[in-house]
Amino acid sequence: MAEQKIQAPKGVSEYVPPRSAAFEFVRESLIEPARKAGYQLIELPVFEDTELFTRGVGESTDVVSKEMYTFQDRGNRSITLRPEGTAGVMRAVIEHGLDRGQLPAKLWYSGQFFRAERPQAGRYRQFYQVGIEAIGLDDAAIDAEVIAIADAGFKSIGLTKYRLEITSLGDAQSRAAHRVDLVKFISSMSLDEATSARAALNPLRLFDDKRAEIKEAMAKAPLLADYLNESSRAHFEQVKKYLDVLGISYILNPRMVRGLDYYTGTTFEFVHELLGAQSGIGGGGRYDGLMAELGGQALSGIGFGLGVDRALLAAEAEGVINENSFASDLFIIPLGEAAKEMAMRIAGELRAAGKSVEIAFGDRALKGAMKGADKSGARYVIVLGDSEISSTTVELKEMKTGATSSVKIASLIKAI
RNA sequence: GUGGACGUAGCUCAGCUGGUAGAGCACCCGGUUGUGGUCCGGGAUGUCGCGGGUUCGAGCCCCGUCGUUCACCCCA
Repeated sequence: MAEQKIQAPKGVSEYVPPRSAAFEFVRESLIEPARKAGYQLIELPVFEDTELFTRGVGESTDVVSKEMYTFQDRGNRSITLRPEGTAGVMRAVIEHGLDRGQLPAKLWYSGQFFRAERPQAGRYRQFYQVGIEAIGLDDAAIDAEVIAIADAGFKSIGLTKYRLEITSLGDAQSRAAHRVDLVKFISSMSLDEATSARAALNPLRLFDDKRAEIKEAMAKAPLLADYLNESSRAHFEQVKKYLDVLGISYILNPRMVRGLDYYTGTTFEFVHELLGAQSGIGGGGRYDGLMAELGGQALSGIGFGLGVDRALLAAEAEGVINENSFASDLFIIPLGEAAKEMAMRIAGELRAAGKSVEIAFGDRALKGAMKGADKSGARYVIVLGDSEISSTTVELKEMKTGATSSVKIASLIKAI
């Protein structure tokens, strides 16, 4: 009697062949622009001291207050599965003194993150993000470069149907001034209990409400953009200028709301048009107070997190993923024991030379093995049997055209 | 956390007013000795998500549960 099947935990995203190849392509595409810009890998634990997030991300945020996977470990420490990447990076930067060298410290990461939300299209309890952080300098050019790197990643996947929204949340001073007026404005609205509770937590949230009547009411609400002090405003103007220079189009969204408390100044979001309710494929911004809050120097930083799962969904929605680009160069079909040994030797040599090579295992009949070669999508196929071994020559067949040519085994490397 | 829809072979799904399961694709074998994608023939495959209830009898009805999905909320 078979045991009960064990299923994956609720809401996790898993990638198995053939889709895993597309996932890998998307993830690598998102990372590559960061590498090219001199960002270096930082590999961090997926669990951290809970306090890192309550202090770093902010206790009032939904992410911290109701979406964290938190548990006691065997030493009674409170541990949390990371719900986002920036806080952990800052912790490691401080802990390893990366802020003591040349600034900015430029780092990239990639991995799983965890949020205990109700799953939905594009929203998972374990999901993948690629992110970068540039820490230690307040130069507006860095803001623009960070945005450009994210944009380059999406472009290299082949995405076109997305938009970049930007705004500035200003510095603490600007925000405080705006908040006073916004709270005053909101108090004049009549709101249901849940909504006013949300507004009490973070009044900016109401800018994001999807209900028509709230949208209408909020149309006249004071905008943070109008409260920026001179230095915040000047910084943001510079950022926009650099984006123009880079030819990156954006739209200003002074009503943008971000869910993490640490954002200040330049803030941005990439939104895809073909996705459902979860349409944000990436976002980020500057954070002035985070490092000091975590016990480090008072340095500013800026970074982003890009959703690999959602970028893949977006790529599939746009139909820009080409499955065949993940196939092997050569497929070898050995007939007989001697041929099998030779096939493995040849495969080893070609692989060492950078080619991707597969072998038909299991002593399949030729017809079945050819089918396997066809399914694999391999560009070329060769059949290895006694006559090929004695003549040291094989018929190299190009699967797509069916054309064959005689090639010395020793010259295969040049032929494929 | 709230609300709606769904859960039948590996995949996509059909299954009439309840009478003990089917299609297409995929997979395996073959269509005379060593070359795939088309065509033809044959074959394997399911505790109908799980548990309980109603019934002479349930894939079809009821309850629960797990999961998926869509929206809210939130965000990547």
